[in-house]
Amino acid sequence: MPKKSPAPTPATRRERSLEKTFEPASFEARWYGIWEREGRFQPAGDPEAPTFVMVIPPPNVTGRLHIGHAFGRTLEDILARWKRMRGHRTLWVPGTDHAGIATQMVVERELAKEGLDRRALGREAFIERVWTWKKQQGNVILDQLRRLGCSVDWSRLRFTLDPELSEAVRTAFVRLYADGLIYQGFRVVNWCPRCGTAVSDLEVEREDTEGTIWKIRYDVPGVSSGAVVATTRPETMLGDTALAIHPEDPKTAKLRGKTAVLPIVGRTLPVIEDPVLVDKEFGTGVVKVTPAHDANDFASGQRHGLETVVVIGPDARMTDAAGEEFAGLDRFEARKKVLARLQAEGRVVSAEPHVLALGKCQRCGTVIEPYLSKQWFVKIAPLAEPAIAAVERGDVRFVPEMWTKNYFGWMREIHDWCISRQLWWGHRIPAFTCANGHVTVSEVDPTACATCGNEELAQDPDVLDTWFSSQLWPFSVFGWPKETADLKAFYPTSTLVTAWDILFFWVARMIMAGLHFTGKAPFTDVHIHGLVRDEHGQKMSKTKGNVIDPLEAIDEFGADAVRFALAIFASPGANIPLARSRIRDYRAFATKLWNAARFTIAQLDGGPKAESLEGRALRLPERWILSRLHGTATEVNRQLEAFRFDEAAQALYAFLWHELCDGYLEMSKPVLSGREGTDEDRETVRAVLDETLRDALALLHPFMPFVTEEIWEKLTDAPGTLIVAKYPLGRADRRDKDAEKAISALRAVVTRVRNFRSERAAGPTEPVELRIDPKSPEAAVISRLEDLSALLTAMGRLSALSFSSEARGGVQDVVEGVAMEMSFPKKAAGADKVAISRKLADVDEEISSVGAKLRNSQFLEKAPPEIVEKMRRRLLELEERRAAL
RNA sequence: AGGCUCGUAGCUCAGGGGGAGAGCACUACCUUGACACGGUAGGGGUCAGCGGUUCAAAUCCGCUCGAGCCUACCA
Repeated sequence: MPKKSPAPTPATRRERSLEKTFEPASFEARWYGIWEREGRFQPAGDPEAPTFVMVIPPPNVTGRLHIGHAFGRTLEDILARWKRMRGHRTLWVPGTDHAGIATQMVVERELAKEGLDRRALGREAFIERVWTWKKQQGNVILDQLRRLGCSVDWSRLRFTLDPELSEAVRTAFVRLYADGLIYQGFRVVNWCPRCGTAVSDLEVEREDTEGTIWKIRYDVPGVSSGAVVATTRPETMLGDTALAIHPEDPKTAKLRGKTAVLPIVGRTLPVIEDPVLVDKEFGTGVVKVTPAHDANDFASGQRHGLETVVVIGPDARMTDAAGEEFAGLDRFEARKKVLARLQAEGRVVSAEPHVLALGKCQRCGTVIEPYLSKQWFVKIAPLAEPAIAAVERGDVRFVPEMWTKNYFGWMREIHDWCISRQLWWGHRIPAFTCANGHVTVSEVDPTACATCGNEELAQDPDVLDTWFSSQLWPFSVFGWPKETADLKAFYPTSTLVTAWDILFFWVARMIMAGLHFTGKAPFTDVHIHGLVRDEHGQKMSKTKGNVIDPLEAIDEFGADAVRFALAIFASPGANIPLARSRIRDYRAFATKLWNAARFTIAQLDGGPKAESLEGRALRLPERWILSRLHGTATEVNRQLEAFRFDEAAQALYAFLWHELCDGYLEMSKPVLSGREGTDEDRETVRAVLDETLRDALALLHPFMPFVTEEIWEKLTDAPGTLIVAKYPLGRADRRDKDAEKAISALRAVVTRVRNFRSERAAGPTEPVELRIDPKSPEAAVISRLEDLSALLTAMGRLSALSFSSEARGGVQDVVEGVAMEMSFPKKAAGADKVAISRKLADVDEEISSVGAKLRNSQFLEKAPPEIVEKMRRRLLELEERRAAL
C-alpha cells in the first residue's frame, strides 16, 4: 500500500518498522503492482534526455521460464533500472516468439495422445488447435518475468505472429525477393525425417559418432581390379550415378575415361574427374557420387551434368527407385540389406571402425538426411558483407570482445540460408504459383499471376523459419515497415543482451536484416553472456537432477536473491556455475541488508538527526564511510558501463557487508548508545546512517529491486518510489584519502588486538593494554588514531591506551605502519599459538627479498621512483616489525 | 582439420608486469541490544609445466600437457 499522508513529521513517519524476519514473498508482488500501476516501466522523463532501449530476446510463447532466461532477463533488468535511475528515457520491449518447430511439435504430441495426427486434421484445423494451445498455455512466461521483477513496458508487448509483425515478415520477404536475395531452388538440404521438414545448417547438431567405413569394389570393364570406394552409408549407393577420381592421382589414373558398373543395380557409372570432390590423400582415391543424397555430390553432379536418383524418401524410407528389394525399407534396415548383398557377392573389401560427425536434428535428435528438394533460400553473402563492415567500423560492438572473432569467422564463410519449412505453424511464404507455373511474390494476396494473368493461383504451402521473423524483431516490434513514432523514437536500440548460443541464429541475422531494411545496425552494444550450469559446470538436465527452477528458487529465497546470485556470478564470456546453496547465500545478503536497515531505522527513531551534512564538521568514521560509499558508487557505475555485472555486484556486497555493517555500524554504536560523543555527534551519525543507507539502497536497487524498495518506503519520506530515484554517481568531494587511511589503520590495529587475545587463548572480553608508538613509520596516522582513542578503546575492549615510545615488555608488532605493544594487565602473556619463529621466518624472507631488490643497481636505475620509494618504506616497516617480534 | 577460451586456496571463480584475492567450505572462540541467513580470529596456494622478454612475470611471448567450446563437405 503506498503511503497516504504527505510529509509526515519525524515523530510519526516511521510508525511501521520493518518486520523482524525478512520475508521477500510478503512484498515482492505488491511492489511489482505499484510500479506497473504507476507506469514506471514506460519511457518517461525529460524528452530531451538520451534514450536507452532494449528488446527482449522473445521466448517461446508457450514456454516456461528457465534459469537461462532468468539470467539474461536479470542482466537486462539491471541495465534498464540503472539507466532509468540515471535519467535515460528507458524502454524495454517485451514479447514472445511463435517458435515454429518447437510449438508445432508440442501440439502434435498433444494430438498424438488423442490418437490424432495433424495431417488427418488438416491444415486449418491444426492451426486452430495451435492457437487454442497458445491461449491455454501462452504467456505464462510473461507472468514469470513479473515475478523476476523485469521492468518491461507491457503496453508494448509483441508476439511474432501479431498482424503487424506478420506484415513486417511479409514485407521483408517480398523486398528480399525483389532484390534478388531470395530464390527458390532444388538443393540437397538438411532434412529431418521425423519433423518432416528442411532445417538450416545451424539447426543441425554435429555429434561425433562411432560408425563404420566400408570399402566396396565396383566392377570396371577393362580394369581387372575394378574400383574400390569407401563409404559410411552403403545404402546410398543405390542412388550412385558416377564414380569420381582426382585428375592428378596416379593411383586411380587407370580408371580415367572408363565406366563402372553399380553393384546390385547394374547401372553404368561414368568415371568423372573432380579435384574439388576428391581428396587424393583420403581413402581409396575413388569416390562414389550420389547427387541426390549428399550436398557435395550434388554440387559435383551439377558440374558434370549427372543424373540424380532419389533412393531415400522424406520419411527416410527407401523409394521405388532403390529397387523392389529395398523399396519401403527404413534407411538403416536398407543399409544392412545392401551390405548383406554386397557381402554375398564378395564386394566388401573391408569394414573398419570410423568416427564420423553425424548430424542430428536440434529439435528431436533424429539423424538428419541430406535430401534433394525444392526450397527457398536467402542469398546471404550480399547481406553479410555490410554486416561485417558494420562490426569492423565499430557500429556494433560485442562484449566481451572475443565474440567479434567468432562473428567474423562465421560471417565470412556463411552459406545460403534455407528459410522454407514444411510446417504449418508460422508465417506462410507469400509466393503463389499459377497454373502455368509462374511464381508471383506479393505483399497482398494476388488475384492473378503477375507474369501471365492466370487466375488459378496456389500459395506455397511452406512456412518460414522462425528466425526469419526473429531477425526483424528490433524494428518489427516498433511497427516497421510503417514509419511509426516509436520506430523514430526508439530505433535503433541501444543494447542487446543474449547468450552466445544464438549469436549466429539471431544476433548476426538481426545485424544483417537491420542494415538491409533500415540502413541502420539494430543496436550498438551486444552483451553476450554465458549459459547457466550447475556448480560443477555441468549442463543442467532433468536426468542429472541438477536443474534449478527459477520460480521455485524465487519462492524459496526471493527474487532478489536469485537476481543477485546470477549477477555476481556473471563473469564475462564464461558459463555461470549456479547452485541452490549459492542463491541461499545471497538471500543471506538480503537479510543482512534488512537487518542493517532495521538497526538504522531504530536509530533514526531514537532521536533527531542533522538536517544536512553540508558544512558540518564530520568525525573520521563519518568521513570514512561517506568516502567509501562514494567510492563504491563510482565503482559500480564504472563496472556497469563495462557490463561487469559481477564486479558491480561484488563491490556492493563488499561495501554493504564489510564496510557498512561490519565497519561503520559497529563504529557508530558507542556514539548512538550515548557512551561516547555529544548530542551533536549523535545527530550527525544519524544523518550519515540515513544518507548512506539511502544511497546504498539506490545503488543496489537495479540488482535487488524488491527489498530495496520495501526498505526505502520505510526509511524515507521522499515522494515517489526508489525505482525512479536518482542513481548515485559517486561524489568526488566525498572521497577522503586521509580518513580512509586512518580508519583502515584503526581497523587493522583492532584486528591485531583481537588476534592477540585469540592466539593466546584469552576470551574476547579479556582486558588488554595497548601502547602505540608515536614514532611509528606512518607518523601521520598516529595523530589520527589519537583522535580516535575513544573508539579504539571501545572496539578493542582496551583497559588502557597510551601513546608512548617506552616499551613495557609486552608483545610488539607493526601493522599498517603503526608500531604497537599489547599486554594483559591481569593475565600472563601466555604462549603464542602461532610460533614466533614462523612469523620471524616470514618477515626475514620478505626482508631479504625486498633488500635484494634495493641492493640491485638495475632496479634502482630502471624501476619507477615511486616503486623504489615504496620498497624502501616497506623495508623500513619490515625491519621495525622484526625488531618488535 | 582449423579456430576460440580456459588451467590461480578443498569447491566455484575474479584479478593481471612491482606486497597472492573473493564467496562458499574448513578450524577455534562468541546467545555482545540490527542480524546465528550472525560476529570475531584463523588455517590453506612453487597462480598446470618448460623456456624467453624484463631491473621485476601468476600477469607479456613461445612451446608442452590438460579441460571445454565453436566451425568444417574428408567419401
